[in-house]
Amino acid sequence: MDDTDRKICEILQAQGRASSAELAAAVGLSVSSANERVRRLVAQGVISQWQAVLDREAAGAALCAFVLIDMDFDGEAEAAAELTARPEVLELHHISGAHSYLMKLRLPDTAALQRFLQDVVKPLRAVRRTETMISLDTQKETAAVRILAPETRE
Amino acid sequence: MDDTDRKICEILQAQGRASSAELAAAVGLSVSSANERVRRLVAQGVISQWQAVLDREAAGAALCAFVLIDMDFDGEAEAAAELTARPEVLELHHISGAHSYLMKLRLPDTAALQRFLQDVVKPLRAVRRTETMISLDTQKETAAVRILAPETRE
DNA sequence: ATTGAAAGAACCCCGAC
DNA sequence: GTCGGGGTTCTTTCAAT
Repeated sequence: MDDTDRKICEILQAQGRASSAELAAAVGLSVSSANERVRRLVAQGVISQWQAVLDREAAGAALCAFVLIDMDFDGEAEAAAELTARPEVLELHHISGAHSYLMKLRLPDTAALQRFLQDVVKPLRAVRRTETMISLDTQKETAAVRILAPETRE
Repeated sequence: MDDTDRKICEILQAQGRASSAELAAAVGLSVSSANERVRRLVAQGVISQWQAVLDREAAGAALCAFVLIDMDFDGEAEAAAELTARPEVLELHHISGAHSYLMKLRLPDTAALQRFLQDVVKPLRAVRRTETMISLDTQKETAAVRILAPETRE
């Protein structure tokens, strides 16, 4: 995992369909080498997945909401499993602080959100209380992380 | 945007490098047709991006944190712009409720988090107060949304 | 829109450095 | 690790339906 690998990762985060020829040109290697780098990054698990990112509106998931959930220990695992299985749940984090979980949702609209909370979340035995925050404006939403060289991680 | 398109989108969300031949086999069309469908989905903006998803550990962004931010109106736009420009900030949402913004961060460790809050967030004029929630365990984290047919969106 | 076929581009295996 | 060549696979174009 050197600078060349990091550059390749950066490009592929932004342009997942960049060809080996494009990568090769960007990092100053031959097509074969660039190809080999990508193959290795995938094999090592550095690149864990390839995906198409959909437009939220077009997909019918225009509404983004975050829900803080307070849970009892009793039934917590089942509740978490139930939630992660749901396609509306994009993220579920066990968090530090006053609440147990933070859940990110994508739904068509507020009506669907209301139904989801009522029909899916509230019936879970462990769930004590929820606090919902609706995203009024998503100013940034990316999965691209900066890749740090190990030595620069103080 | 029919059922075939939706199925293609679903596959491409999970396997962004699926070939036209694979898609064709999955939806029961010819290679050319599958290819044409994908081309149209991209042209229409339904597929907004292709990307490689990196392993967080390998990228040196093992720590995930969410920060609730209270802001004054004065200087809010500048603060938001400053934050979205940062690579550590994966998401920034203007939210309803008691707080102004919810920010998702990915950083190497808690030391980096402390530094980011101290050096980047606190100095912003509009920022009044922050409340940080650290993800102890990310149980689910995906960008894949379910694609709903317009008629099923009640 | 969908198709098959042909042309073009990309990927991948391999032997050499 | 890197490279170039050659076979294979994939994408893209096109005329026809």
